[in-house]
Amino acid sequence: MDPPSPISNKQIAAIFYDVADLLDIKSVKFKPAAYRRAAHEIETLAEDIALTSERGKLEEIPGVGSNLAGKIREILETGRLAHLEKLKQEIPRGVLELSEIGGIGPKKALILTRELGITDREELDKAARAGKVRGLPGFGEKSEKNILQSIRALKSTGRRFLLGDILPAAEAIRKRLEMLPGIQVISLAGSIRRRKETIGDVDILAASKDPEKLITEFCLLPEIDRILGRGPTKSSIILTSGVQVDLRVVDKDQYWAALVYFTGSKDHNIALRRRALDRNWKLNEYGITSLSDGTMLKAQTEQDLYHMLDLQYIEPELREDRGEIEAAIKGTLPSIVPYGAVKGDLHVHSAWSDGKHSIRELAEGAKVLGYEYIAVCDHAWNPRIARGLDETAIVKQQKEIEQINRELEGFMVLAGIECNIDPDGNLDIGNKILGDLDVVVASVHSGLDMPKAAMTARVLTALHNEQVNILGHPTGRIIQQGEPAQMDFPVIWDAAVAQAVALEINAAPSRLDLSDTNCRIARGHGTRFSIGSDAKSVENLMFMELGVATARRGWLEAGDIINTVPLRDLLRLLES
DNA sequence: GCCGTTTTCGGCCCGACTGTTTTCAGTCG
Repeated sequence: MDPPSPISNKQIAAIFYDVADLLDIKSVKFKPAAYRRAAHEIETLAEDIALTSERGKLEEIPGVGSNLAGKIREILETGRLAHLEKLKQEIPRGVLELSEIGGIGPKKALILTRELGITDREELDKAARAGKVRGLPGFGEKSEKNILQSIRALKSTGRRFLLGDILPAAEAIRKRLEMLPGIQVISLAGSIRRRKETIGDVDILAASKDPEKLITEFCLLPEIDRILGRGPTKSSIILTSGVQVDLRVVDKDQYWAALVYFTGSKDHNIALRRRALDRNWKLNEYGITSLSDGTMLKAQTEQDLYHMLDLQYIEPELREDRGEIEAAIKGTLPSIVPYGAVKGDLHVHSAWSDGKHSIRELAEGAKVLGYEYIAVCDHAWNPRIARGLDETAIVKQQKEIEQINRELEGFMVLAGIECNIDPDGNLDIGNKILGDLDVVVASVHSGLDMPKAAMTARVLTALHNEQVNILGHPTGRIIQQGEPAQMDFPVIWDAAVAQAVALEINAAPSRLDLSDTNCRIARGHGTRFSIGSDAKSVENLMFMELGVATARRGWLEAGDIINTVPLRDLLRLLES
């Protein structure tokens, strides 16, 4: 019989999340939070948890005590958790699905399944239409109507937007409102301020001397499709793009506490409040109040607020309750890479392959952004759909780059290529040609559904090619469309370190690959990173900001990223 | 189920809103 396949950190976390959801339904107090906390920690653990277990260090993981350590060992050994299977039997089928409907939580979902035998959305829709829901305890006519509305909303929307698709529009709205008279301060908040890769809706927080005027102007924005709600201090609109934007206006005195509150994440806020309570303070969206004498401290900045809790300031991108509070207590937060630290773009496409602009246009665009260099990495021969370059074209393109470099001052175009990694791990251009290039990116473009062992071997072969500098979009995922390839990631990260290959953070809005969490885990292995926009046009060079945001969310410092160094240091790095 | 610069037991974030309720449970962010 085959040995059981190794269990990943993610799989164990998923089991714990399931246990937490089911315990919630049973109204078990506090345990769900304990399971979620542990799941959270396990997900972001830099080490394979099987190793942690072998070393006998499971209980050193925050949130893991003797009980959960035992459950982790059970899963590692048997691939299952008896506790979860028992819970699944106890709880009627469909409760989880029903509780995803807005307005229905675990309690109401349980009543619906118990009393009416409903197991899915369709059945609930029918029952509500037939007026069978209103008689149940805790339900009335109004909640029946709301249920129908929520089901309809879930069908029509329910999707999230890519950060890169809505950040420019959100920032434009913020800037327009900022110009209004009476505005004291205004900021994006919520997940868009934390630069999460996908965004449900846009939150904007402002302090103004004239809230009414601000709300009025907000509701007159040209890109509005409809107004959802409009009160004296809060308004919600839907843009023609389908994005919901919420604006809240608060007093100047409350602004900084409110900004922390509305920036979230929820888990981060909970951890902050726990911290406040430990110190006999109460933290809410209005400020920090002493529990002993009721005095309220006024924060002048967000930094103030963190310092009042004896914490290092925590950047919005880190506020996910992934250990940032613990690090801020100890003063060990990384100084994450600043926006603007990047000195050049190491992955752009020109009109030679599937790009829109000439190399010269890209170089000039990059100069405007303050870069010292770009690497033109057009596709090589294989992905023919992308008009890939053969060896003759590569030599010809090099000549053009040399010419442009003679004409540009204080800027250098690096001659690069994006090779395709074929199913055997070979590249589509010979090493003789690759040796003449400054930058070689190697990426998997197809056959992403290979079995894990084969995919791992494929990428390892490419990493061992001494000409490869960068592993392009390492997991191949497309956000909300394509799952990452199955690979033995710890093995890949270690090989990248040994072969001095940088892992790319591909900054295209639908990729952001590596993801934030993968960045953090890979960094734990000692890998270095390269951020590339994968631009197909001059405008696309702006994607870099999304890549930097991902690096920041992945706890990376400037020193972890090869294209934060000046040109001559980069050239040395690429040669070694 | 975890955890300790008050604690090894007794805590575990906070406020608002909604709808169903005669004083509050459930849900949400």
